[in-house]
Amino acid sequence: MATIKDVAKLAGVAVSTASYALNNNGRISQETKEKVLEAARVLHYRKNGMASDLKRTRTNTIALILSDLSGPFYSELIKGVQDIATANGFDLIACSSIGGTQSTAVKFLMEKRVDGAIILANNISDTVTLQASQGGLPLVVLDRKVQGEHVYHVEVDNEDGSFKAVEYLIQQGHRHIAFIGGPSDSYDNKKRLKGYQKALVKHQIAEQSKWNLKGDFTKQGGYKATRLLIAQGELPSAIFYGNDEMAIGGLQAFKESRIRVPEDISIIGFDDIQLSEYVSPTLTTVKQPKYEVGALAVHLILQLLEGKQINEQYKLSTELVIRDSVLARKG
Amino acid sequence: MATIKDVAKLAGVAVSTASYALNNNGRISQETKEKVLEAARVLHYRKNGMASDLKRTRTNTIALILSDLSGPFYSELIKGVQDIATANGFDLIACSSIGGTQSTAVKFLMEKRVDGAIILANNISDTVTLQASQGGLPLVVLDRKVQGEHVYHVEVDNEDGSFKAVEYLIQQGHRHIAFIGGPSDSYDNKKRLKGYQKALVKHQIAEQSKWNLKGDFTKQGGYKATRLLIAQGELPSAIFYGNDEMAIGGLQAFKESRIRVPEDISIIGFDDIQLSEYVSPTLTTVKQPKYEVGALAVHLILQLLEGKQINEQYKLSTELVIRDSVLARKG
DNA sequence: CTGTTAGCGCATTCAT
DNA sequence: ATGAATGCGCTAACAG
Repeated sequence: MATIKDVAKLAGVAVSTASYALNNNGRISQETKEKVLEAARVLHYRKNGMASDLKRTRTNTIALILSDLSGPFYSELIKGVQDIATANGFDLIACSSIGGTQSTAVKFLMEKRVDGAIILANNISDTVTLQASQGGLPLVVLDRKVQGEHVYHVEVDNEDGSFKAVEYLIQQGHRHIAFIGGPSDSYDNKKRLKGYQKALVKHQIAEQSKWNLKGDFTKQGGYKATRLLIAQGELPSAIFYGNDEMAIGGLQAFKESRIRVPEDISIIGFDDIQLSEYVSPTLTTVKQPKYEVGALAVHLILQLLEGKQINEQYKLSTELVIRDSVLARKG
Repeated sequence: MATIKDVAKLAGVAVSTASYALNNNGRISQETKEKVLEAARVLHYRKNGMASDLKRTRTNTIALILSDLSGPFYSELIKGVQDIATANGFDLIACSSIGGTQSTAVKFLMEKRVDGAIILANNISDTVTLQASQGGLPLVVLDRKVQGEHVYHVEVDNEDGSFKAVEYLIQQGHRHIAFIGGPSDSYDNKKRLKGYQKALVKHQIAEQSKWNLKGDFTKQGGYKATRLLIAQGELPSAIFYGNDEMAIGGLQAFKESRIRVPEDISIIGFDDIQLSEYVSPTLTTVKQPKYEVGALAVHLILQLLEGKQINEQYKLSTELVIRDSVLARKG
């Protein structure tokens, strides 16, 4: 492979001259520049990006770390990240964290291959996160709270969101409301559970443990938990699912058991993923400002890169999206 | 930021010794090794990945280039790519091609930042693709045919797939079949159109230009084209959409016009995206072996990296998935 | 305007 | 077992 040296040699100039010509920098005569460019063309010269990054000690790249590249991650969020990053002349790469310590994600977090990173991956341990940030990498975590200095967070007000959802159910006349949550160690899930409980307490409804089931934030998990609920015999009049995926799994379970939604039971989700307006009935849910979360996350990283001081935590609010899966309960 | 030099200094050894100790290489005494590791810990040392890549002239990373990171791209395909890449000790990063020549994608294609790349992005020009491959980068293109040496292709048998779809419609008694296609410069679209035409010819059905509309492979585009078709007054008895997204947009248009699918009109899509089994009615479509495409693409790159000779083109077959959006036409 | 030179951080060869 | 020296490919001061 041709290097800048080869180009310089063929053009009959010094390496630095070639570099200047190639980068449109410095005060290079039109003539020499063309000679260099021509030589580069002939040799199929391509610059080695890593060498130049190394020299400049800057990559101009931000990594978005996701638990699974192929997962149904929030496309709106990515859009937010991407828009702001490119608008500021930064590149964005996405990488996955599957594979634990061997994962691509860890490689990028630990080896100074990027100028900053946004983490939305529960399987990246707090330890790794902390180490990376101690290494001086500007870091914004989106899906939980990591204790430690120089770790920044953008989160959605999960507690308030689920509070609003459950209170809405109550206002529609529901008193028997189940909660099908995600993994109990999930930060988001804890907050959502708390909001659920708060709403019950406020309206003096006793929480019933038989109506507190656990899923894993997947369709499959929602399906299973819902089957379990049905098998228990006594159905609540409404269910608040920890996220939309699980609610959609639940929809499936009800369909199989010929229980009609929302006529027989009302359900509500969380997230407002794209699918929720396509399922039948369309899903009432709590919408997260995903684009804004992504946009803010990059913005913070850019601030950090400029050496500015920022808060350690930012919280964005949610919005109830009313569709067809909740029915007012008469009487 | 601490470099290996600092570590060596603190540990009181030479840089090379530190390097060996850190990489578990060479014959380093247990004692020195521990000294080095300890120093690294104290200094929060992180190796600079780019420097080491530069030295080794190898990145062990493959790029997956997508037209839009936030788009509803094929998660199965990514899974295939990811599985095979990680299984072979390669890292995978995804980057977007929006932004034309300034895009992150082009940066990765042109600057030797990765060992190989898989392109699934119509907005990466053939010129760029060719330049990159001339630069010596192993490249597999998935969504079209690029003329030139050393460019490899994995494609799905679009023509056969759409032929099967349309023939199925004909077997169900449909004679008036419209085609709502994608952008006319899309390679996939051309092939799908050809399959449609072949099926008509085989069954001696005349192609009607009024029933050949153009969308852009988006929901929006399918919606608009369908509205146009409806506005024309005379409906066909079935529609073959160039992809599922457009078919789903069409579903929306029919719903608004109170035209029932499949009672009044049958529709069929292409791709078998996740959404298609959730829309109502569920969508009959042509399934692409997406996982296999992704897996094969990486596999080819690995072969290339090992200096093996491979074919320039691979074609995988499709499968008709029958759901509820097509009704047999009586009489 | 152009050439010389000195690293960026690391892996590695060759001495010791 | 360890150290000194070299260079991966490039950029950027500095000199001319």
